[in-house]
Amino acid sequence: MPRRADHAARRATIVEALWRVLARHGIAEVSVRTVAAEAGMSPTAMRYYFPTRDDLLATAMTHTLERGTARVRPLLEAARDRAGVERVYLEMLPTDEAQRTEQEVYLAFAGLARTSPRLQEISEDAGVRIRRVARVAVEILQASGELDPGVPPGAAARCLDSLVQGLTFQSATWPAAFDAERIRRTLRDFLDGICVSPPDRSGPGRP
Amino acid sequence: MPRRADHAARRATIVEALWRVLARHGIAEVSVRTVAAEAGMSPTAMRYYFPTRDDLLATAMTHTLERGTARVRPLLEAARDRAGVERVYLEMLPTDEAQRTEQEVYLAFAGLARTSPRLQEISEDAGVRIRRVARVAVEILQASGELDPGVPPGAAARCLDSLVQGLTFQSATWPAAFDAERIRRTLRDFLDGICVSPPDRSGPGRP
DNA sequence: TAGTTTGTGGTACAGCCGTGCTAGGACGCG
DNA sequence: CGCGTCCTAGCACGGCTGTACCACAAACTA
Repeated sequence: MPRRADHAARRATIVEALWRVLARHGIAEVSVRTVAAEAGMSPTAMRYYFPTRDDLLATAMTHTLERGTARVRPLLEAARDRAGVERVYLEMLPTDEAQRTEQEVYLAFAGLARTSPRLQEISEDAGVRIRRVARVAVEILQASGELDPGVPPGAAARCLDSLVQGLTFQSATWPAAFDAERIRRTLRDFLDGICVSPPDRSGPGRP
Repeated sequence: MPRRADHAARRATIVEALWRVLARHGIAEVSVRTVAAEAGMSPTAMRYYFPTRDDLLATAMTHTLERGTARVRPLLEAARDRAGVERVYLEMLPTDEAQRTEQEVYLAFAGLARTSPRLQEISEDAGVRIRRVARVAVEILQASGELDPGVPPGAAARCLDSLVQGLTFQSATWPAAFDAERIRRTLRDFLDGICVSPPDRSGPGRP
């Protein structure tokens, strides 16, 4: 064993092991021992990097949040129109297997948040960030002129936000009914409802 | 102790004790012993009515679902217009303390469902019922002529359903940000978006 | 080479978990 | 009265939990 281990790397592998256990067996199976076994080390070795279980969970939750932010932020900054907004939310919603896992982890943490003040705080932060995405998305639609002028922007942002959270929850709870196709469709349904019809791509628009 | 206890009543008090523990301390604190203590009896006495923990959870989940159905069904059958639909969903959403508790219980069960096949089955059933409510609600809006003709009914139902689930989840996760007022407002926002403007109650409508 | 730091494994402890077992009290029926 | 059924309480068991403690190997420092 080398004298100096790469702490960041070790912590990352442990967090990833926790993700795997969480996604596979649910939060109830996440214990110091199961995660350590998944990471291929002894519980004591793990405790060297995460002294308590709370540390482990808080760090894992923070990592999850930051990973999501890192993936979504560039898409959000690049978005200029409805298509860009759709790309943002397709990245946040469980539309492929990796996303599904990540959203399940997210929901498990959300459910766990009421347990510990630290997790509560992180969850609070996540909520603020997610709501901000919806507001910015609607601003983008406004700037591109695609938002229906009859729709109040605040209302659109609130609805979009709740709709997306609902889809995430439903996909985790009833995966058979809420597959990727249905998620994409529902998102499009909603955007259709708040956007004006596109400026005539092919063929005649409506009179 | 009387020779014959009222089984139904005993089971009901136990289920209610479980609800209280669940709402107060979260699912992690729900054990045979804590629920028995909350119900004021010994764990063994409780085990007479619910042989295993799984029985207890499955029964509690079924009771929760049926209680909700019993409360919502008459409202749904009585609903004839948008106001009626709003009443239905205000009864389903956590707009008062009792509803909040019930929705927290519901979410905890949803998260727990992946644990046991029985709970999975009950959750599946709940999902079907909830989706049915959204479909019927949109049919009512259609029948009353309030649904905007430009909005596809299927899309409206899907969005309404996901929106409501999202509000429920958000209210449980971020209670400070999603209070009853915000829930009512968001529901109204969405219905405004899919309904035609009402036939001029007071003052001039839009030109 | 000697010593200190850094990382790791094994073991142990108290506490909670679900559940099985056993004994006995309270009542209805004969 | 006495028997049998219904209900309740206590206890014990194996297993899992988080965490503390201790011994030890590897590598850098002097």
